[in-house]
Amino acid sequence: MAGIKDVAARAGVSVATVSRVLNGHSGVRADTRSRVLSAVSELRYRPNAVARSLRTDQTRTLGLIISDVLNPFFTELARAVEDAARSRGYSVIIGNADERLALQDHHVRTLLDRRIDGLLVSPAEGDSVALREAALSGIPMVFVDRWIEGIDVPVVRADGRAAVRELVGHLYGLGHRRLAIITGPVATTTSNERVEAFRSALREYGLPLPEAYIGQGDFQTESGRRVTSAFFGLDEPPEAVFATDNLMALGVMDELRLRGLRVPDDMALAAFDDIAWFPHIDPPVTAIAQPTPELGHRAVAALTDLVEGRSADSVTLSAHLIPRRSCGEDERSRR
Amino acid sequence: MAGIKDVAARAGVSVATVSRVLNGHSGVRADTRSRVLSAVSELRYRPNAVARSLRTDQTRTLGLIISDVLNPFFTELARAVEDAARSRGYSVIIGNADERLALQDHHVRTLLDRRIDGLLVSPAEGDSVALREAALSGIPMVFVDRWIEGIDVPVVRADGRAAVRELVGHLYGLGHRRLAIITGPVATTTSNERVEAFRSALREYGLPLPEAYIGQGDFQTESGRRVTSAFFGLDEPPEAVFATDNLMALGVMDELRLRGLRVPDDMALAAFDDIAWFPHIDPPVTAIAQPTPELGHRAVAALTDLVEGRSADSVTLSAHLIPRRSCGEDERSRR
DNA sequence: CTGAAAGCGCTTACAG
DNA sequence: CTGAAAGCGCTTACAG
Repeated sequence: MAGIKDVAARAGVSVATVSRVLNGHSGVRADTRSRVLSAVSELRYRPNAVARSLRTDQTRTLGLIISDVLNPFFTELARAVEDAARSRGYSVIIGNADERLALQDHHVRTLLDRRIDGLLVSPAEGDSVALREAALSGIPMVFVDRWIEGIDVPVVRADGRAAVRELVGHLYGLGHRRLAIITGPVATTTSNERVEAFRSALREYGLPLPEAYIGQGDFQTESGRRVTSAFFGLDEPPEAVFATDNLMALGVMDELRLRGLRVPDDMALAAFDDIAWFPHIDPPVTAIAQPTPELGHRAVAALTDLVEGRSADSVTLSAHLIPRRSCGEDERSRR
Repeated sequence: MAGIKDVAARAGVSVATVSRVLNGHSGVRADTRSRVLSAVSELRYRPNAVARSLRTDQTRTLGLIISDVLNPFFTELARAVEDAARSRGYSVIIGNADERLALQDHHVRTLLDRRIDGLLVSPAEGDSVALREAALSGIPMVFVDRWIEGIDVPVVRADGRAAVRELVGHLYGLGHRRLAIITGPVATTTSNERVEAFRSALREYGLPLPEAYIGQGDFQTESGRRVTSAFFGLDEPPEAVFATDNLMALGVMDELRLRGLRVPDDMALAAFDDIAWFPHIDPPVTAIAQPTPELGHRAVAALTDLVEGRSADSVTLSAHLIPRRSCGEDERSRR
């Protein structure tokens, strides 16, 4: 592979000059500039980004740690992040934490070793030593969707509380009184926010939220299945279940199907996060939608602000309820 | 951030010695070794991967170009690739081509600039200059799922022909005679394979495949919608449609819903690629499933073989039909 | 406007 | 068993 020396030799200039034209520095005579450019294209020269990074101490690369690639919400987020980053001249390296703290920390270390310019993270549950150290090291960092209490970096997220409250009202209006929830990992901010909003909305409606109706999940499919199974072991199973993410909603449906039961007759279902398949599910799933692409764009904007020496603030967008039929919305028409 | 010099100073040795213990070279006295290790952990030293890569000319990183991150098939593939790579000590950088040749080529160039050790790609449609040049440059490379005629590197894929043939038989057995297909981009190998298998199976059954029943799609949702709409503009719309990927099947369902029509009564539907939501769709979608995780694992095995100087062969796995209800399988029971 | 030289943080023959 | 030194491929003050 041709190096900068080959180009310099071919163009009859020094490597310094080649570097200057490649980096668009002004003050290179037009003809030497064009000689360099010809040499570059004749040799199909491409600068070695590794060498450049070592020298300039910047990689033009952002790291993105997502909780789970198999979750369409994060995949949509990743796509938006990559688009926004690319349009600003950055690449992004994605690390999939698979909701595991150890794997997440492995990725943040690997990313830092590679000297990424900034880190975007939707943290997994638990006390992340790697993330705390990263923050301490001063690398530009912003949280998306989830965050960690006590690490003081901007967070870009959607506040789902109003939508959850609206959902509870919706459920209540449909006649459901025994409402249950399936949470994410205990220490994730999004899960806590959704649980708290759910709890306080139930209180407003004078509805109880017994411990047994708080199913401990982990944002992954299997846990939705397990919790649903436990619900049916109760003397009084809930009438409606709110899964705090779409994968656990899948788990609920898997378990119901296994038991030959149906949504919403045997159990109403609503999910946090709207995905493309929901309108086609049997029955179409009532969901709370986040402005996912905007979340990604704003997160990249904040992070690149930091990377480029500007300041950045947190941003909070909002989510909204999309009623469909999985909560018994069409009871009247079906009867 | 501490550098190797700081560690050397603290341990009272040369940087060469630090490097040796870090790289596990034998022949370092036990006590100097442990002094180095203490210095490393006291300073929380982490080697600069950029500098190391420049020196060793290897990055322990694999590039993966996928056609579309929004497609659960590729997301599942990416996950398997990352797992397999990590267990072999490699990181992976994913580039999402979004089915666009230009974006794909942008990513392969960026990846090569970063001096990845090997490239895994599921190519987009069209003549990729970047990919041809990459192959010429001799970088270890393997195709997954799709490949490009004339670029001689191993390809790891599933042969879907038998399953497509089986699908046609299935459709025929269900009484469907007017069968249509929605293709991917014209020059993609997977699309061609699926179309050819479909065409030849129809011939076996003595069924025609009029031009109008070959809908030109691009593997993305919107094209499934558009083609379906065109089908309904025909004097005799097809009775059954085979979408050659899951996203276009989504498009078909979107369009049908828009028109107030139903699967399978108004149009039977089958899709290539099985995804987790299909069993819950109304009605559950008949699909052809690929051994996606294995595809990912085998692709990484082949690529790392190449990277590490061994030889690698192509591997062809197989796909299979999963009949559900979207082709009218339960007609008898419903009537 | 251009070149010679130093240096980014490592690894690795080469000596001893 | 360990160190001094060269060098990976760039960029960038510093001179001229």
